[in-house]
Amino acid sequence: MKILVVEDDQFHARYVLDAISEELPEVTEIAHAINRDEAEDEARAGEFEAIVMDLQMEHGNGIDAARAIWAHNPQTRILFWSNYADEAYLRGISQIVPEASAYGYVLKTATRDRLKLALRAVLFEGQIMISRELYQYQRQGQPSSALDKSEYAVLLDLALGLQDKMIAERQNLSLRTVQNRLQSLYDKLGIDEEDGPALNKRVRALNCAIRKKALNLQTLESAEAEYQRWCESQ
Amino acid sequence: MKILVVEDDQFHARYVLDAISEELPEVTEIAHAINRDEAEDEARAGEFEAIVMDLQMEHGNGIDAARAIWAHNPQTRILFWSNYADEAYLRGISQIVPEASAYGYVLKTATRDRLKLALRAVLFEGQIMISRELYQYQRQGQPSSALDKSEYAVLLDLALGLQDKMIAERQNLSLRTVQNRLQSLYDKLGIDEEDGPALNKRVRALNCAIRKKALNLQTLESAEAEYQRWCESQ
DNA sequence: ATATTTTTTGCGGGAACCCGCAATCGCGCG
DNA sequence: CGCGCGATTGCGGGTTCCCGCAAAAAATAT
Repeated sequence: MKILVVEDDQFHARYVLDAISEELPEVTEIAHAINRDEAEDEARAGEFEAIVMDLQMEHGNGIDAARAIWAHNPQTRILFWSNYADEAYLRGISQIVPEASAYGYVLKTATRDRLKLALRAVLFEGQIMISRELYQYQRQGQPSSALDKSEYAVLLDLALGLQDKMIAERQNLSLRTVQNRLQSLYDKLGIDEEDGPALNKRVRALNCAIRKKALNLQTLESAEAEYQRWCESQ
Repeated sequence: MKILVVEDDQFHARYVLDAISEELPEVTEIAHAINRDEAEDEARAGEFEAIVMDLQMEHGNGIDAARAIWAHNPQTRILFWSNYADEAYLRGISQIVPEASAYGYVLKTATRDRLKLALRAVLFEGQIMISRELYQYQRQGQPSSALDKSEYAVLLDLALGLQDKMIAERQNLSLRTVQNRLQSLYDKLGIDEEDGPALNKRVRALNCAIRKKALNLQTLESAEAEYQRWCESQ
């Protein structure tokens, strides 16, 4: 079994590499990449079955790297390994994970045993495993306060700075429906129930989404890139 | 000499602690805190002359911790030690650093020698030392594309979601002047020169500021807290 | 002290935004 | 089939935002 570790922090890389060799004696080859480009090159060349991927890297983020790798080989199992329990990351990942694959999400603050467990469960056994801290975001059961897919799409467009008309075009909705979505976004982000004087709801929505970690820098960058592509295809 | 290390990542903490004991034999006592509250308690109790402070922590950010510590003892020398070269951090720090103190900013990606150099220069010699990657933001020489103090203040208020009238009130400016500031913000963030259709400038400004790292999550949180305080004092 | 440039401020209008109201559409259920 | 409930859409109006224009004020140069 061949494993690729993508991690730009030398200490964290060493830690994972050690954990792998302790927990997975089945592994015959371990490679190590320290940014997105290296990761994609390695993955293309090496045909790894399993990858441990850091989400925050100096150059390029882990989600884009994963998308590229999965596009090339959808069966690759990827364990994401991150400092932060941001809803934004989980949403980003769920959007790109292919049917054929297994993945997992572990926090860097997890114990060594939990990391090892995730390594075995995801990379070796091909299970799905998501840290409890994040799993709450995934449950679409309760409608209240959890953004559904279409609301999240509108949130992304709002965050880019698109105006209503253009969001409508991109999402194939009428203008008024977009405004309804915005309305429910404002509700779910809790924008009107704040004391103090009235605020600019659009900006406030972005602010709240970021503070609640429904969006983060990587999300914005990815959405921006996707939007640029969409623009050119128009 | 007594040093306090504030760092919630065990590997990074160990790395700094080692570097300190290698480079600064003058140190007689090293303490270690892993979040903002611990840091403030330690600092209050221990009267440290020098601190190494991580900026990204799970609980509470380093800038707020530094503000509290400096409020209690303005001569404390603080070396900030961070993963990211965000303008937002540097601006946040410059706003709170007292006259009497020395501080520094080193990236975690710096070499061990550079870290040691910074440790000695800032903590022992009391110099100011700022990583080159950030220093560009500090030069107020060229007006173009660098936000001046008053523009930055307006940017913060915009980011909170305040509307023009309220920004005017908070900054003691006329409504129209606020709009002028916004105008120059839009220019400097490069908002109109983008291709594609028109955007919502307010939201776009926040988006760009974040992507350019003029603002980040910690900035927004701090600004929010400050705004809440301001509201209550009104 | 005077002239020139820059900044601030007011006014006004067009566009975008927010949202209440009501008609319409879609869809499951008795 | 007919009914009911929620989501979608159009319309209208009040508000905020963006910005050009020009006068007043302040800063700077001559």
